[in-house]
Amino acid sequence: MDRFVSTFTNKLDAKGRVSIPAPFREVLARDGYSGGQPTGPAGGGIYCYPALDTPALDAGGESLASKIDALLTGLSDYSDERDQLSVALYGDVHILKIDGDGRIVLPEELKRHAKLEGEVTFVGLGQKFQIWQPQAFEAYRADARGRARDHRQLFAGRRSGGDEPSGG
Amino acid sequence: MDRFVSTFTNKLDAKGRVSIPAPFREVLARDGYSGGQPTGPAGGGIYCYPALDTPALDAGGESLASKIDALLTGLSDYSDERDQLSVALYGDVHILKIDGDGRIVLPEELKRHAKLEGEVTFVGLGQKFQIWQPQAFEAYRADARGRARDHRQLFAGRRSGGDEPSGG
DNA sequence: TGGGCATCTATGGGATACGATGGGTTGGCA
DNA sequence: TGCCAACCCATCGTATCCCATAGATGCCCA
Repeated sequence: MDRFVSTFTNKLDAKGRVSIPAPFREVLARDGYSGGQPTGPAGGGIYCYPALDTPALDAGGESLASKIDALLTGLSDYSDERDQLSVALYGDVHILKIDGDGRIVLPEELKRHAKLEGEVTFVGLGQKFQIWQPQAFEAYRADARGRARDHRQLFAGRRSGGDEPSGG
Repeated sequence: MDRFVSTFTNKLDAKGRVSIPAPFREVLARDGYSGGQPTGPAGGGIYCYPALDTPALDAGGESLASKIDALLTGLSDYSDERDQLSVALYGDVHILKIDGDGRIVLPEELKRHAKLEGEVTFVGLGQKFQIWQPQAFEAYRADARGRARDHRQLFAGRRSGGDEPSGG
């Protein structure tokens, strides 16, 4: 299974376009973002929506959409809870088409949520990726590293041995 | 199972390239770093990221990637906690492609973290290996030896006797 | 048992394809 | 008819690939 990994910072041009990092495009292609052809539900394009907890955008291909579906099917039909969640999860989703040069255009609403302008940072999270305003991302990342350290300690405590991935 | 062992010091050339020690390449090949073919998640290449606690880089093949996945499984999808950990674990990872001559190019971000320039030292750690600035590694090694000695004393206390593996 | 040869690894450099960017142009829709 | 989105090009810096060299190692044969 392919994963989105690494971080890349690209420029947002005057038209609001930004290149998706080539490695991410590669993963999307395999995942079936259906780049152009109406292969998947999206009919071509990537799924992108404001992250619920952070000033960032979540994005991914078909598998991301499937995950959202799976999350909803876990809830009973006709429940108000489900409807609310559906609105929250689907209501803000934008399907961004990838042009011939591997770029997308970020809608005003999405740019506003993440306060994007000038440059944007793409960060891989494995199954999906996020889009951040560079400085905001640095702060978030610093915090995330700290938590990862704590998390690792926890694991170290209940593992037999061996070295941890992020160990040092 | 193959392991990364020994230390090697190679030169970083003007283009930022450095040869991976042949023995390590051998281990990576068996581990399935998928050198070139889009066989694994990496689509070819090794996983490399800044060590959290030391000025060094951790690197390895597919098995290292699996370990990262293992850390994330168990966390519910779409939780902010998972996203944060993903950023720390995947966001810092770089997939370094091994060229036809067995070399990799170290990105600026990674070189900065480990203060690499001129020469770099590869250290085998069993399932993964690290990349250090030579002097920094010497200092670290000296310290590690001291600790190993202490550790050995502990072991000696509860062993029948005999000679210790790491003597010297 | 010593010399010579075939390999392999580590490096340096040149040539090239690809990714990221900036702009112009066309077609559609309001 | 004015604005925006999709498309097409051209440019440029850099990552990749290929080739050549040098030193070290191990092997074969005289």
